[in-house]
Amino acid sequence: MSTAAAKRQESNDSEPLWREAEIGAADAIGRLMEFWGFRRHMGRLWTILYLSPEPLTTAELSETLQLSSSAVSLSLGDLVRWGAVRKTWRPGERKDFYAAESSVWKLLRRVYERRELNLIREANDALRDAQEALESVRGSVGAAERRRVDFMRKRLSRLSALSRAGERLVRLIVAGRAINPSELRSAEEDDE
Amino acid sequence: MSTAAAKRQESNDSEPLWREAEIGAADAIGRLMEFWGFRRHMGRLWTILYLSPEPLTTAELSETLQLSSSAVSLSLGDLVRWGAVRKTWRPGERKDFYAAESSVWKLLRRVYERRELNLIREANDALRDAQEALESVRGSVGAAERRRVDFMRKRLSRLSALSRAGERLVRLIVAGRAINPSELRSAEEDDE
DNA sequence: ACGAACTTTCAAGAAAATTTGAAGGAACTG
DNA sequence: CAGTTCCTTCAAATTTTCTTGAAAGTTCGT
Repeated sequence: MSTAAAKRQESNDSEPLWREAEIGAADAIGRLMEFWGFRRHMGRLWTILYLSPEPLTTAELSETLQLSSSAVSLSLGDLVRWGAVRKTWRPGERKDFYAAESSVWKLLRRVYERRELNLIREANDALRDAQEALESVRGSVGAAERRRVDFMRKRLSRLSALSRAGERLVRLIVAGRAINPSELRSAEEDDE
Repeated sequence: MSTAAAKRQESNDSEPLWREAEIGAADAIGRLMEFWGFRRHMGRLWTILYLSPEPLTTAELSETLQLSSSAVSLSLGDLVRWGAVRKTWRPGERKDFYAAESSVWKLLRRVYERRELNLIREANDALRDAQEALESVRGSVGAAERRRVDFMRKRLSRLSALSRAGERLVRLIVAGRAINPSELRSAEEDDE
């Protein structure tokens, strides 16, 4: 009977008792972030830092999560670029120390602003292009085809409306305002 | 008689003028869905169907998007499972026909309900486990370690509160109710 | 029940992403 | 300024995910 915990206990006395819980939490957040389109380790690293009262070094991080120092460096770099982690400095110390940005709300906002908003805008642009292409084609097809084109135009404009409504929603979220998803719903409640 | 290339070339003459616009839109939506964690082709297929006044066959789909029939079958299967596409049937025809679910709002709701909600619940559970593990460890460590453990407990409970607030938010979205993201913000505005 | 027309599944191959060790750089110390 | 220590970058290697063609499975008409 040697559970993972017991084994670790035996083989390494210096492992704190709470390490397992820490890793568990880090992994939960890591999975969330992975699902959200980030590298898995970003969430794990951030959580370790968030749960630590003191800033940590890359060595401590790679020790805790069993990662190579390059993996740590890479993901930490991303986290710093996203503003999720700050590089801090300690008098007398040579290494860099890292601390988690502890306002999750700020983080969420920043990501929505930089990433999701951009994504939606790109989709909006592509949809608009498609619509314009249809307009310019409309004149040069026969009557049968024109019916087809008009159907597409109607559907495309619904998609566009929806997508623009989505953009407004995200903007409101970023601004911290209350939002009403029924705006999305009503964006497509014209005809059928 | 015709290689794949030659066949494509040939049929290019009969390619409708609006095909390009259609593909462009399909790709835009495909990218959105890919980012949202689905297979890229699911979005593309759905869009082609959504833009078509008539249900289409797998053959037409694979022709339009230049996909193998197995790729089409696979992604269509997913779409049907998610309720984004319906298999329809036509008297006298042997093939299956597919039509897009045209209420995007319904689709969004279904996905949030089935997928996002589940994901958050899993994270919630993992966080709770970690908290409980900490509680049970708290008694068996020295005073110095206890300070450390208590810090982690505080932070973990903040994460938990946040995550539960997220769950409520998603529930409200699914229910089509207005939501206020400031609930998220306030979930972490206790101390620091 | 058999054969034709489609669809789905599966295993192998291709493509994409993550991970890592090693080399290069930067910053500090003696 | 030579030697350390630490951080970052990069290309090769590994793992994971996607794609495909072929085979198995369904359904329907005769």
